[in-house]
Amino acid sequence: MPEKLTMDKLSALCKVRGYIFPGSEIYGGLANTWDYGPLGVEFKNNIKKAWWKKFVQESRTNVGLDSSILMNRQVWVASGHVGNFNDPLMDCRACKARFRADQLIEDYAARKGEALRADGWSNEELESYIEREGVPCPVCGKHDFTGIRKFNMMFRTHQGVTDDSAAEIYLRPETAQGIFVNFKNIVRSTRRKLPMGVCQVGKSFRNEITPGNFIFRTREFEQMEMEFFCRPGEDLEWFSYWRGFCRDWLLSLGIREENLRLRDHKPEELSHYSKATTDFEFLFPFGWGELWGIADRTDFDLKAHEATSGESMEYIDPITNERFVPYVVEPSVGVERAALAFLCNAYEEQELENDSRVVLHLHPALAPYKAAVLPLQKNKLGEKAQSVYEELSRFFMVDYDETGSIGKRYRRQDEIGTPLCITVDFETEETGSVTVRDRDSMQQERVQIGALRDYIEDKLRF
RNA sequence: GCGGGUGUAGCUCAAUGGUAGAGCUCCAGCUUCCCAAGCUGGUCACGUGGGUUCGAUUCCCAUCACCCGCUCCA
Repeated sequence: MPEKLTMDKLSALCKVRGYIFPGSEIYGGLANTWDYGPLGVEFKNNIKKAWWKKFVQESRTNVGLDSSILMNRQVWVASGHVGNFNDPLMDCRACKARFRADQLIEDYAARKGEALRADGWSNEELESYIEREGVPCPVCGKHDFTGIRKFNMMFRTHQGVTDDSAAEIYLRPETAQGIFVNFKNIVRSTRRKLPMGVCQVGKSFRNEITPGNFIFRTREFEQMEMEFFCRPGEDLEWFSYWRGFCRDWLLSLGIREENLRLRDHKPEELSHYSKATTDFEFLFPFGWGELWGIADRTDFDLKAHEATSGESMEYIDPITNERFVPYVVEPSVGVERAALAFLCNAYEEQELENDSRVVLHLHPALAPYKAAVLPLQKNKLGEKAQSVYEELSRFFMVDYDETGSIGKRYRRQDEIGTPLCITVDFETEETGSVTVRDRDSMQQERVQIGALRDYIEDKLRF
């Protein structure tokens, strides 16, 4: 029986093979930072490429963007992140449990049979309510809370060399706002009509209170986001279209259906900008976790920027001359989370007679190396094998390995997810063909060297 | 941030108040060649910083990191 995958095993494999290293390791590390090694960077790039291919390259409606991480402070005032993207936390001194003050109040009120919304309250309002009502700790029942401490999740830094607070700016907590503030530029420069999607891949930063689970939640992460602009009233239709599109993308790259589920947010879960949200959840070794969030952001963001900046965000339909602020559907997925999901999904531990081996069944489009070139015998076949390697490396990431037995080299490649092993053997000189061994089927077939490029290319389709 | 646990080669584990061994991995040579062969040799570690001590990897303190529980939502 194959043993169950744990995060420990996965992070160990990732470290040993050069997928993912703990950050700043020689200085004792830095919490929850991870560095992508020689294989990891290929893998991650392949995920981004695969996303870009479906969402931009093959799309008639969508275009790309790469906006700046540093943005004018007002962007985050408009988006609501300065006001809303923080949690009023308080601790129970007696039992050390931590709560969100607004939730504490709402739960307390609910138990008394009152429906109370406290999420817009100021700290003073929250604290005085808790004092006045003597709200007890839900865990231990005592009433002994610390004051509220606000944790704004945005990273702050200073622009310019002086530390004065006028120059304080934020690292973006999401890439989406870069798209919204460029909306008019993009419409004008591309002459696009709605509906139109703008896609972006880039880093975001959030000071999470509790990061963890390997690369699942980190403070620095990379997002692949699309903002899809459409007519008001057509948003729900597009919402369900993109939900299906995202699902197909995952399945086409090998995510197994039993590892995926879609969950619609209940009204009270919705974030401040959203009218409807569906989470794609993946069954990670630690349980179901959110992978992809698709939100109907309505015209919240464009309207907010209109109000804060004073610039009109209206779209003018060139045919009907209608003017309106578009609605927006946003599928947003974390690159690292996608990477983790693909790794977990691909991981297989095979029990053999006396030992076990690990095979990563990554889709060839995502695998760091598309093929490994292996001379069956180093001294006599090495030169020929190297020429095969050099030719293929003009088109693909390929590995070359001549150390150890051929079986051992197959296993190494299986463990890092290389889909094809190309063995240069004693027939190669005479027939011009090589043995190609498939990682998943373990089948071997002979392929002419000249046909290898097409052969590999064919495997990369998704 | 709070409570509990952990910290010796890349991995799994030893030993020791007098600066550390093994197995696997890795590298080199010989040999073999289509699914982890063999032989020989080799590289690599006491998380970090203090303190106690003639001397600390070992004892003490701090710090950092990791794992498990309270929060988040890509």
